Amino acid sequence: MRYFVAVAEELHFGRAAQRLGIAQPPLSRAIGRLERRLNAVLLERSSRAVTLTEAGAVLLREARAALEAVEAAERRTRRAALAPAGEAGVVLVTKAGASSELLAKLLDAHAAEPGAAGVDLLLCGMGEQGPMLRDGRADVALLHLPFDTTAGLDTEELCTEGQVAILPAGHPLAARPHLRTADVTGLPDLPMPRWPGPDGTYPAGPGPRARDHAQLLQLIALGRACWIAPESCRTQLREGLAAVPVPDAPTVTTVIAWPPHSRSRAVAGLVRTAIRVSS
Amino acid sequence: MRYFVAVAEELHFGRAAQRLGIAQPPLSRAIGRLERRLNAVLLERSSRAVTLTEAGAVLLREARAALEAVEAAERRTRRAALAPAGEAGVVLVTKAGASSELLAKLLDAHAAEPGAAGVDLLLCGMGEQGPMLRDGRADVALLHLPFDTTAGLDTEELCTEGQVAILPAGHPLAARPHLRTADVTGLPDLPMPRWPGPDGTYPAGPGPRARDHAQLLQLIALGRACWIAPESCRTQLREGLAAVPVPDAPTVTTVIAWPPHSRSRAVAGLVRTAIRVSS
DNA sequence: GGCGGCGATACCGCACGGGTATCGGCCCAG
DNA sequence: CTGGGCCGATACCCGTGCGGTATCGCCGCC
Repeated sequence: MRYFVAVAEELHFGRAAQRLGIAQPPLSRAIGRLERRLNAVLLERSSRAVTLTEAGAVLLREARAALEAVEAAERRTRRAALAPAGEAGVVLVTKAGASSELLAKLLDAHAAEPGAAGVDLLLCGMGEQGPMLRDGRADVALLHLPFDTTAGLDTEELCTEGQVAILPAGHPLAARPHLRTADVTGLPDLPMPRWPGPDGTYPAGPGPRARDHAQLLQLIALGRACWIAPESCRTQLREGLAAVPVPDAPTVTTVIAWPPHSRSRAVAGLVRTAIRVSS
Repeated sequence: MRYFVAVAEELHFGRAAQRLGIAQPPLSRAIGRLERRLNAVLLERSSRAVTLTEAGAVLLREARAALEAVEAAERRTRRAALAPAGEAGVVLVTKAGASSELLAKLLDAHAAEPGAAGVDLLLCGMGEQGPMLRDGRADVALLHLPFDTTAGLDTEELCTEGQVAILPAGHPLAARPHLRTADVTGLPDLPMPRWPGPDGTYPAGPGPRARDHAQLLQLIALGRACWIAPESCRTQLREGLAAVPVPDAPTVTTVIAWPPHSRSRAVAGLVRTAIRVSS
């Protein structure tokens, strides 16, 4: 199955074999065997190009999920085995620089809990929490709707907040009591920065490139960009930055999420604490 | 991994090997290899009994999910390959005897859709829809909250209804305009029937045993039991049965659900139709 | 028409998975 | 206290399957 995913992604047996660290002929045979076992034609080989069939597209989707599941099984088991005594640590993942206030309260409250498991904090880039939960690198996550997707996860809502525009302190708009989304999205002098996608490339368009929160704030302070962010980030603003409410921007809901089948005591306890501190 | 799940369930290498159709020594070695690969002790063998370690319990949970995922991948691919031309059929699963009115409307409306995929209907027992979706036997399901669990599934709400008590037509309570839950749960002459659990055994207690909807209605008509069910089942009541509203029973919400990663065009179309016919 | 790229096929060797026989520890019965 | 039986681990053997190299066949292109 790993083999099939590699071929389906590369659409090229030679490159896929190289990526897998094996030679091309065994790979051809492995795919052939898989096709016979499923009696399905997965790939259309026309001696010049390889294309996915309908069944192949189905298997690609399903196989990715399946591979993630076995990776998750291995990783979680390894982590559980490392735990010296009693309860194993839980890995909590969240976007770097988001919900820091809530996070601090949660960690404090959880540490004060009597029989609480240890919590390893893991910070990641935007939108990576889902995969992290699915492949076992993390056990529980803080997500922010509507930016993150909760598909396939169990969730509990924690809190909802409005958004603010982050502007250079001296900018004319920074003096306004509030702004509309349209006021800040189309500014020629302060474009919205571009973020790298999951594949590491930047979308085309104007705007400086940033790859984390710190760079973003730096760009704004330098007067090269502006941004719209949840209110709670106000506590992290440094000098030279101003925040102005944007009432018509979508509200942001912070949720705590976990893979549905991994309802361990440790995760359940952390979720309960999160609900308590946020209500 | 299949091997480990078998041993973890049997807690006995010999029986597990028998179940797997292999001899016991290869099984011992396979588990040993797995433990070395994960460097984790999964099972505590005390020469008289086998018990799961903490890490073993984690792996049991995760491995079940992973095995379901690969089964799902194989099944869905096989089904996609069988499809003669164009779009493959979608398998819709629901509890036998539930939501039949909505179901009929949905199937009719979907069939009338221009480019709609074929829909195979699959009826199952209570609470089996989740596993059916997870292991690929079905693609989309109608569930009934709060009885079914939607953990790990994407859902859309379709409709909500109250519940009614189903009683023998001649029973004194059948003449009342409405009842409270307490009125029907503790009746010595009309106990609630018992359902087999997922393992096929019946819980202890009074009440006749039933294994499907038809048997249940038969038991009620015979004056041996009563039941509380969603209102929509009124249309299916045969002679000798009476339905009385139970306003204080929890309302039942019918939802359409699908595995989050299998957002194929066919499933999406069916979901859209379902939302349309139910609103 | 020849060359080059790419997937399939042929053939080979090794290593891993599975089988049988046997050992070693433990509980229990006599 | 000792022997037998249960059960998992170990030893050893064999066959299949997977991976490697060499080569073929097909097609597009210069």
